[in-house]
Amino acid sequence: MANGASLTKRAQETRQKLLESARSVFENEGYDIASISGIVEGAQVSRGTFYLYFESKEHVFRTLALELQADLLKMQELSLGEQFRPEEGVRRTIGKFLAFYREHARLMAVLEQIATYDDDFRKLRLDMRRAVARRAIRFIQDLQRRQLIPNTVDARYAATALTGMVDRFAYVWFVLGEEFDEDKAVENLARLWYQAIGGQIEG
Amino acid sequence: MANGASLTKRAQETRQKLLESARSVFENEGYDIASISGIVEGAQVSRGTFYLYFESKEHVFRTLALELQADLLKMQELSLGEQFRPEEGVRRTIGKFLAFYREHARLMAVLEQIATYDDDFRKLRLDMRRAVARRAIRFIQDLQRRQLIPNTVDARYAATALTGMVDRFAYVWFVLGEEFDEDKAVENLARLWYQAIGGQIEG
Amino acid sequence: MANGASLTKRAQETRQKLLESARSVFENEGYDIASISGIVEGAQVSRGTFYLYFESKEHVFRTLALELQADLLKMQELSLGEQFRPEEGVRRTIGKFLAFYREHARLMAVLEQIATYDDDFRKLRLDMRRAVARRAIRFIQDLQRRQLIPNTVDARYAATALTGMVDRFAYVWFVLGEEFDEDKAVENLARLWYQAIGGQIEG
Amino acid sequence: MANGASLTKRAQETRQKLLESARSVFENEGYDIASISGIVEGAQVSRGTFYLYFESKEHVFRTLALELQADLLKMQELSLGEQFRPEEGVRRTIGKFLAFYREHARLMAVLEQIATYDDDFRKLRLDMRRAVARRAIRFIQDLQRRQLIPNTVDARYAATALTGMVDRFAYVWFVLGEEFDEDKAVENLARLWYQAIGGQIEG
DNA sequence: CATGAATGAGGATTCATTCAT
DNA sequence: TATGAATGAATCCTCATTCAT
Repeated sequence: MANGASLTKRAQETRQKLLESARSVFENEGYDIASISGIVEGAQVSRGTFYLYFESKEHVFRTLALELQADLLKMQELSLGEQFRPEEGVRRTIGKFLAFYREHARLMAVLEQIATYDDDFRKLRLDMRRAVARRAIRFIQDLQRRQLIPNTVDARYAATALTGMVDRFAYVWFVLGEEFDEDKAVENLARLWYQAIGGQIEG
Repeated sequence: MANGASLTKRAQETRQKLLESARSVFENEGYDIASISGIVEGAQVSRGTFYLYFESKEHVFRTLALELQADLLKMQELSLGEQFRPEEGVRRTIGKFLAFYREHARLMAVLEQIATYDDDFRKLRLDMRRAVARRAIRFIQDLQRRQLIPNTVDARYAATALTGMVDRFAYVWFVLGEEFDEDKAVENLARLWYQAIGGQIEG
Repeated sequence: MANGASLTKRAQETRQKLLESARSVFENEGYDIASISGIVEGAQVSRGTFYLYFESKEHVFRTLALELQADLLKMQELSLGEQFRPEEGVRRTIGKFLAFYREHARLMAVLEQIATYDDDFRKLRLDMRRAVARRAIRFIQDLQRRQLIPNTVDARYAATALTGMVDRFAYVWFVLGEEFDEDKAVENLARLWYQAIGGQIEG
Repeated sequence: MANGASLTKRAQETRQKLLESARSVFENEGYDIASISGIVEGAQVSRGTFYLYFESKEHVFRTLALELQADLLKMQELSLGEQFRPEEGVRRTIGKFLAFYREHARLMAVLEQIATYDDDFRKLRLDMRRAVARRAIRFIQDLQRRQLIPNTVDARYAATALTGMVDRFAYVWFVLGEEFDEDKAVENLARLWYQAIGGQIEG
């Protein structure tokens, strides 16, 4: 049940093939319907090999979910220390999020599905949500402190609502399949976001 | 496989018990894990009785989902013809939605889960989303036409984003279990909603 | 569980409808696949009514099988006492048998099917076969005694083989669906039958 | 769902055990009553193992039926090219058929049973019947052409009737359980067969 | 490292039969 | 005399997991 490190190169490759196949299977079939059969078929290895690297279906999914979480956090780090006008900061952040969601929306949907009845995954999902919300809360509080926006909205409620707005939009777009234009989406979401908390945008 | 009508009273009651039990099971376990066993246990009837009323797990879920859709549409009708200041209209609509979601959020989550891989249910989910979005689009366009708000946001994008904002908030609240205060939630969401599209609220 | 007699007229009719429906269902689906559902549907009565007249699926089939046996015996009686040249007697008997089989071949096939694993029905089937064979045996022995044919074949073996020949031909014709001409069939079977036991037919 | 080839030796053995058990179960219980449970019990393997080799009860039966057909055809080949007096040829062929039927009569009966309501198997049964009949037709036509027998019977009718006579005799003997002596059976059937089509046998 | 045969628990579904009305 | 709701045993089938090679 070796994790990423301490494996020969060949083993690493097999593990990787399994992860990729698993991801594709989970994304297309959902967690419960996904079968080990489908995963090993996609990876072109035998049933037994799967259990050499992962102890169960849950384990392989957890691995993917933790990678996802790590990616999300890494993505958030990237904007650290950059200085823009607030509305520009919102725009850039939303652009980054949409890019992230475009790639990961289906897997997030699967995570959500499991979070419905599995407490461990519900906690993981909440952690991810909070990591995103925390930043938004700080951002809003900062603007309010600097009086760039009035403090008529509660930062926590607003952050929850507005980060939700973006990830919901991404879901409708990337998973449910409604069609939207990329630039227009960023433009509109950024304006909505910033105006919602009381920010003024000329034009 | 009798539907609602043309059943004796006793049969009606049994069917109802099954529907209620099914709903509770789906909400707690999700669609795939839910079993007929669990449903009939909850309804205190025998395995075979289930098949007297529903031909499969999918069928009983579809019945619930269609009821849900009907409820949603009925709820939307209720506000017809009432006249308020726009921000008051937004507040009331959001209040109604949160009430609806409080009751139905878990079942909606299950529907979402199935919509991931089942096309029929994906269409149903999209239909419901569009019914809600359509109203929001008309509302926004109306305000823009009356110049109560600038027309700086695209009505369709804004409607998708903002209805998503509300249902996502409800999801985080009622399904993931974050804690919020009812009045504050309505107040904040309404303000965010209306300000987002460029509306002005004093105070 | 009333049998034919001692029933009111209405009850008689219901019983008859059930028997006819049962026969049709058994003939089309075979014994094991046939369901009480199918039978009561065909008879346009409720499930419960079936058990008013028959105690089980086996019972209703046994009723049909006994009717069949009675018909067979009755049919055999008909030729009693008539006097023909032997080859003419064979021809007439075969004609009668084919007529009988045309009507009953499918039900006989079902009986055969059950006879494979149910001892009671195997005995019934054997009884019917023997009733037919017994007559053939006597017929052959009589011809041999009267020296109209040589006694080079064993009457019991020949009777078994030749009655089997006719009922098999009927099966291939009426159940498997091979096409044959009625007159030609009687003509050929009669000639084969009579020549097989050593009889001479001019022409 | 591997077929015969491309399996390890162990797998081959398991598959064989399953086929043998299936055959025994089908012969004793008939197709519809036979259960996968019974088959795996007989083969001493677990339920799941069955589905490693066959996808359903129908599939395993079809496999047996096709083997049966192959055996029948192979058996027919064997007499190719041998030269006997016609009545001797008939005797030998009947001997071979009875040997074949002795081994396979019960399975043929099961096939017949399914052929009643399943079209695929009806076709298979017809194919087998025709393969046998075709040979008999050619045999009879050949004798008629060579004027060893008169052409007073139609070859197709006679072939159908006489091959049916033999397989029906075998059925009564081996399945219904009437008792006959082997030599006497061959002797009588051969004589009946040959005399039926107008052949002369001295003695 | 990798294989794939074997397992068996668990779930869906059918259907003959009972029984209260 | 007829109904049809309810039952539950029996069956098929799937699939995560184990283990000998």
